[in-house]
Amino acid sequence: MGKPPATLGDIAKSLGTSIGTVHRALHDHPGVSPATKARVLQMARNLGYRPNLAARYLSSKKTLRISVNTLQGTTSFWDEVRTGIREEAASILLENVELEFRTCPSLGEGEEEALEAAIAAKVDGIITFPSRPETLRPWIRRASRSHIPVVCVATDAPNSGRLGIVAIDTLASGAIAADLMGRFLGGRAGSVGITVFDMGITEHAEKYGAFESTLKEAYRKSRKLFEERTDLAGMYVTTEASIPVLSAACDAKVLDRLTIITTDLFSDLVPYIRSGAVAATIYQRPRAQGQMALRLLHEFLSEGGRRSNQVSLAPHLVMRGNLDFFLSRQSQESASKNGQNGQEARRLVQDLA
Amino acid sequence: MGKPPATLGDIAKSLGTSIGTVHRALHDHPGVSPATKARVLQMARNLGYRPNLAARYLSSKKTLRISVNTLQGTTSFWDEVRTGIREEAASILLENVELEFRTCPSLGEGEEEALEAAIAAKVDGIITFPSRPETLRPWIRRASRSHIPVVCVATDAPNSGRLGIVAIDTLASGAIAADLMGRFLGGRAGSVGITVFDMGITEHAEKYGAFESTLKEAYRKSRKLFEERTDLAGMYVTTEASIPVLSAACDAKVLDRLTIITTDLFSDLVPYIRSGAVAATIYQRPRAQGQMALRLLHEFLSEGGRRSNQVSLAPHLVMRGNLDFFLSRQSQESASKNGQNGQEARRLVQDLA
DNA sequence: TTGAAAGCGATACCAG
DNA sequence: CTGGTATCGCTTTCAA
Repeated sequence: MGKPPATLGDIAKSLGTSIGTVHRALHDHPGVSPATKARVLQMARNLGYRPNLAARYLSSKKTLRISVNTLQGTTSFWDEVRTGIREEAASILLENVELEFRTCPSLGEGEEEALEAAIAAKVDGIITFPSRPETLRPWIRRASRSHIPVVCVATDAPNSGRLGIVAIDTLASGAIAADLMGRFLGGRAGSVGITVFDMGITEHAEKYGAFESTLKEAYRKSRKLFEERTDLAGMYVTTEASIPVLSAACDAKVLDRLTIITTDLFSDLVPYIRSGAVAATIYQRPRAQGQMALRLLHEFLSEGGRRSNQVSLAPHLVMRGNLDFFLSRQSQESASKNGQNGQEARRLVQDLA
Repeated sequence: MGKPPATLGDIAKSLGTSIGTVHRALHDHPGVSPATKARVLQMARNLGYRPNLAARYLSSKKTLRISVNTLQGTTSFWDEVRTGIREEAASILLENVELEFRTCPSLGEGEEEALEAAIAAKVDGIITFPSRPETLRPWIRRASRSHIPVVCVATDAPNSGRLGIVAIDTLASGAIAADLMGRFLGGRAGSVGITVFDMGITEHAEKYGAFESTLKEAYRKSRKLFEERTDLAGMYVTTEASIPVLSAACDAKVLDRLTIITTDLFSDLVPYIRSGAVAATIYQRPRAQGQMALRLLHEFLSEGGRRSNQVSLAPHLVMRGNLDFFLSRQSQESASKNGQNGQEARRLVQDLA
């Protein structure tokens, strides 16, 4: 049944060599002849050697330094992601994780510099939001080449050599919105369609520079839509920018005619949900995303790495009835958040800005 | 900033005593004078001593034995709970958790005996489904008195002295069902009400003995309902027993007239969801429940215990569009499940039956 | 290029 | 009752 797992000593003994040599061989340390190194590796495999993490951490109390490169953000989304990461780091028994937050003030401001800084600081791993995958791809490659694994959150950076990706499943997300919209509108005669409003936040923000103008643009576009398409019955806002859309609907006096589904959950949205103007919002579970990202990275760095590198989470559906449930969870977490790391984050933001 | 955490040695030195004494004092081991014990405890508090778990595990490779007392079940629900527990146990870096499954063939069969057996086996902790809280309460008390922490899954056992409870938030669950039902039926004239069908699974099963008769009863009751209340527009089935209700609706020829929301996700339900007969099902996330339960217990047993003892999870909403997403997750996990522990579980079932 | 040995922090046992 | 010490598996440094 459970024979005791092989140790470095076991490998050394059965090879007639010393523990030190075995150790060096397994870790690609200099000063081992290729021949012995091969023998060690082979024997390790034979014996099914797996390092004892407790012993490892005990002897060399190296801590894993992990850089968290995310956005300051206008909603609470990224705050919650960071909270999830912090929670998960704290719940690791071997208290060997150290977080470094490199938070960019807004989309596209200093993201490359932040990644570069993380690499230069020789962190052990990086969690990042690749808001502009194309721009960031070379930096992620560079990190990988320096043996620094990178995990993406919320958005993928394909072909970048990233270790893993944690995100809400976009297909499931869209599908549930579509299903709901269909059912919500089901009975009504003459109802036409679902308008997916996606302003391509990445490119757009880049073009317009500041986030504020992005919001204005969202208002303008949707206002126009509402006035032109009088047959519109439903609206699904897939970005964080639901507020301007809601304002536009209100100003165009179509708010009570429309069935609206939004994305994410933040304080400005609350009254709309409570009043029923927003039928439902699809919550992207930022905290869970943060937790999973850290887990993924930490397991990899600890040679635990059995988990799949692509974590797809199911979104949550928030409506009037369960709104308070979700709000209370958010406030629970924000209690601890502001104390320790709020300052640190702010400092880093300044450094980067 | 980060001063090195205090060790047993630090306490011993600053007290002019030995490491062994400090250790005994902190662990309530016999053979320490009340005086020194008090001094040690005080000093430990002063220095903010926290045990180094890596060192602890390394020196005494005691493993935490955890008994998982759940049901065999007719749907996959409990299989998934157990899978979640297993996954979580495997992902613990200090590989110090050993699971013992005590699985009862069905509701009420041998549950007390299973708990008794776990206590007798002197396990370090218990995860259990208290299907009949009143009956199990004294046993949970007994466990607590033997210093065996008990975590309940899916259902609470109030006033039992249990360490914690992991479950889907029932309020949020019901609220979302109500909201959805309201929206789904919203446009239709003459739509009347939402029928919550709860057959009180616990008491019922007890009364009727076998699960099969429970299902028959569910069919009979709902069939009657459908034939009497011709104004019925919606139906929310809060138990696992949705299949007989659906059959009844079909036989009564009201299936396409009704908007049906069910609970949980299992293979027999799939065709109904796919065809749209079931508008949505509220998924209780058994895997997540299992994971959280094990986490809670393990953190407690490792003195990590910072987490709240009451974990309320948000349910997932499954509709036609995201059905495949959830199905693929289920099959992912069942791959590993059947290999190692299926046999073990079955064996234990026989022992208990 | 390799071997030997000193820790890391807690546990457990044996002597006093 | 208390002090001392070997031990766990690994990392790291110092010799050879």
